[in-house]
Amino acid sequence: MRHGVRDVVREPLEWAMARLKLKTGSHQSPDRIRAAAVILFNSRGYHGTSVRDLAKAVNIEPASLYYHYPSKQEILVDLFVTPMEEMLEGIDLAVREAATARDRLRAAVRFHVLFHIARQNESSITHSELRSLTPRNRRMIIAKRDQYERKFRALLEAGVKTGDFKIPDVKLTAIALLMMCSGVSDWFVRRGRLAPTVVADRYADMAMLLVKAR
Amino acid sequence: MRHGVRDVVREPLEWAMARLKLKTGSHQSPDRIRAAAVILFNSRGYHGTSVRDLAKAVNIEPASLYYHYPSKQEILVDLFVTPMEEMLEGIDLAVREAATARDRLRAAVRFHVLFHIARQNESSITHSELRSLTPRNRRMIIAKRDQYERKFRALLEAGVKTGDFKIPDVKLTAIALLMMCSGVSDWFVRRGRLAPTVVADRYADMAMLLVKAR
DNA sequence: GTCTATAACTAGATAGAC
DNA sequence: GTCTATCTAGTTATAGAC
Repeated sequence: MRHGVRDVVREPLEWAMARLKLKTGSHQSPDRIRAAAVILFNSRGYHGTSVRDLAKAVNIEPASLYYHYPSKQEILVDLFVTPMEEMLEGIDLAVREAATARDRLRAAVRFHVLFHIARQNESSITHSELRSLTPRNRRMIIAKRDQYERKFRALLEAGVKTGDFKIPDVKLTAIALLMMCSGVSDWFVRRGRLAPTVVADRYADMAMLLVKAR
Repeated sequence: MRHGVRDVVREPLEWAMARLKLKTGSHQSPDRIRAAAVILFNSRGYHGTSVRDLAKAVNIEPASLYYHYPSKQEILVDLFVTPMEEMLEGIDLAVREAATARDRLRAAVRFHVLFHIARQNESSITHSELRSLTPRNRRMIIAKRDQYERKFRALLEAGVKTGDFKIPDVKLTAIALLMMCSGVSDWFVRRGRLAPTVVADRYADMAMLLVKAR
């Protein structure tokens, strides 16, 4: 029943809508808590959201939350782990359908942007609430994030090696590119001027410019 | 005595160091409170930092803070207002020394990057703690941020008009460019591999690629 | 300008009934 | 699986002495 990253690669719009339906349609308590946490942590922050706020949003008493989660921190960790693993899985899936360095980078950028639109709130939390994780949890998540960054950097290096890209400093270009793309979760507005796929394509174009793709 | 934005444009390294000296050298309570707030709000967040934490960092009792600020919120607002106005003033200063559309954009990007390095902690807060401002304060800050974005967009539009740049969607490229550049406050590490001026120059190069400068 | 003392309230979390 | 009731500690902020 649960939609995976596979669908982000193929049909992001349908997938996003299906997910929205899934979200509102789900009546399982853990899912409802998670959905409320995504919204509340994103708009008020982790420390700005009380367990009472969270419980109210799910229409249960605060004590009932502790049947599903041992602590508030574990809810936050949950919000980090799932998206991070979906991204790690998703970028590989997105890339392996493409043959050339150019097409592989385009696919990776498209995936990254579409993911940050489809999981907009989760992505924002991933950026702003790293500091609210306990040191142990933070290390675990940062390790996954670094792993993802290395995958991106490898795509750039491959293109440089084949002569497809001209990049003076791969590490710097990689981080600049990722920051540029991740930014969509900050500014993108649904039902705004641009559809998700259009944004993704334009970002892929901009990525090609950044790496001086021939 | 207080260093202004004028210096960011010219000698960012010297300026940043002078500012650091100024910071640690200042014994005025409001300045020390502000300096502590910048560090604490940045590492734990606004809601994650208590007035007690803040007082402890300044070595005074919590009650003494309220002699200098009427509330915790006013400390946060203070941290937003000064950098925002320095940026608005700074980008104009940076740009007006340059003649061509290319050079003007290069100067703007250089300034933006150097500012986000020199005022790294303040910049991070500006990005992550907008939601912790009261609605009224948030509107005020967002208005300034939009004003800054329009200045950047105008630089791109000017270049398109003169034929210096080729940009399919100025609004999108502007936001992508700003997100890319603002990201430095997230990842930049002092005494790391790259000096601030080197990073600024490379980002200016990347900006030139993004706008397809001829 | 900083202190002690404290008011008024909210935080995360638990015990145990149903 | 959700409830009521509650514990302990922490929160922002104020009053008034020095």
